[in-house]
Amino acid sequence: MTYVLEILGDKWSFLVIRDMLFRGCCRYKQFIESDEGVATNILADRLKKLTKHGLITQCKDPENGRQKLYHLTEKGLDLIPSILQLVKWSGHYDAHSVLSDKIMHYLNDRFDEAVEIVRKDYLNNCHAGLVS
Amino acid sequence: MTYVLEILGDKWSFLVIRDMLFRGCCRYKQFIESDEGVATNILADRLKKLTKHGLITQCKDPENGRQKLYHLTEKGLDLIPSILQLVKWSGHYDAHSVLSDKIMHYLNDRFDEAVEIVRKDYLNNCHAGLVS
DNA sequence: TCGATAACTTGCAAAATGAAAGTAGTTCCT
DNA sequence: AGGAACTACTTTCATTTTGCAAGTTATCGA
Repeated sequence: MTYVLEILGDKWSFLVIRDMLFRGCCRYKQFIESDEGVATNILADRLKKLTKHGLITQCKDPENGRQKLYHLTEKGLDLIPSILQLVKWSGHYDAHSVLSDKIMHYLNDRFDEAVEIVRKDYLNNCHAGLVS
Repeated sequence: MTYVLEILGDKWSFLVIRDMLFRGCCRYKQFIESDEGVATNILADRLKKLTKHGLITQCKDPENGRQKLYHLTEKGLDLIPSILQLVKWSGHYDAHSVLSDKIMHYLNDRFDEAVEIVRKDYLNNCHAGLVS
């Protein structure tokens, strides 16, 4: 457990992964525009750190050379169960949760299925494929 | 998810919960003596924060008035699945993991059972009972 | 070629952290 | 009953991290 906390031990790293999984973020600008408002230097630092630890990869956008694309690796995708459990807990205890009953139902009764859905959804939308 | 990160968005909060669940810590001194070495002021701050958010409770040790006892609430115990997923991920990807094959097998193949075991184990050993 | 865009980097003030020392309420010992 | 020891903090202060704003570099589109 110490290992995962070394990598994800601060909220910004978590939020980067969440944005990739649930909001389809794969560009620097998209992360910056995300609700929580990361500072640009912090984002750069976390992207570097996540890359160093092999949770994400960076590559040039083949269609637009001034953009970079960030994608989750297998190692990063394997965090889906952890993230979904945290989402589930939040949905249950946060008075201001915005999760629908349908989603909460899925998380409560068909967790493994939910994990598969999120994973496939991500892979479909980020057709760039996985490296490593 | 923002909600849980507000509360557990730093590693020390996570480690306090882990120490309670897996190492039976329920006294200030025990947390301090734990491997990672929290500073006393940070620990005090996190215990306060976790109490404020209702994940743990504090009470005087009835057998020793100069000690306090910290216990997980139902809300705190409900983090077990999240924590176990993180433990599982760490066990899988950390080259220096110390988790036995038996435990990894449990986490992989009988996750819900593992959650129940950790929960009951905690409740048995912290016979103080749950408040709220 | 020039302005716009994307992904950073740098500089700096403010906040958080960590180590060490200090304090307050209990209990143990004699 | 009185002093030492214990436990759970609090305080102080130097160091690190954060967050905001502004600057830099490379690329693209007209």
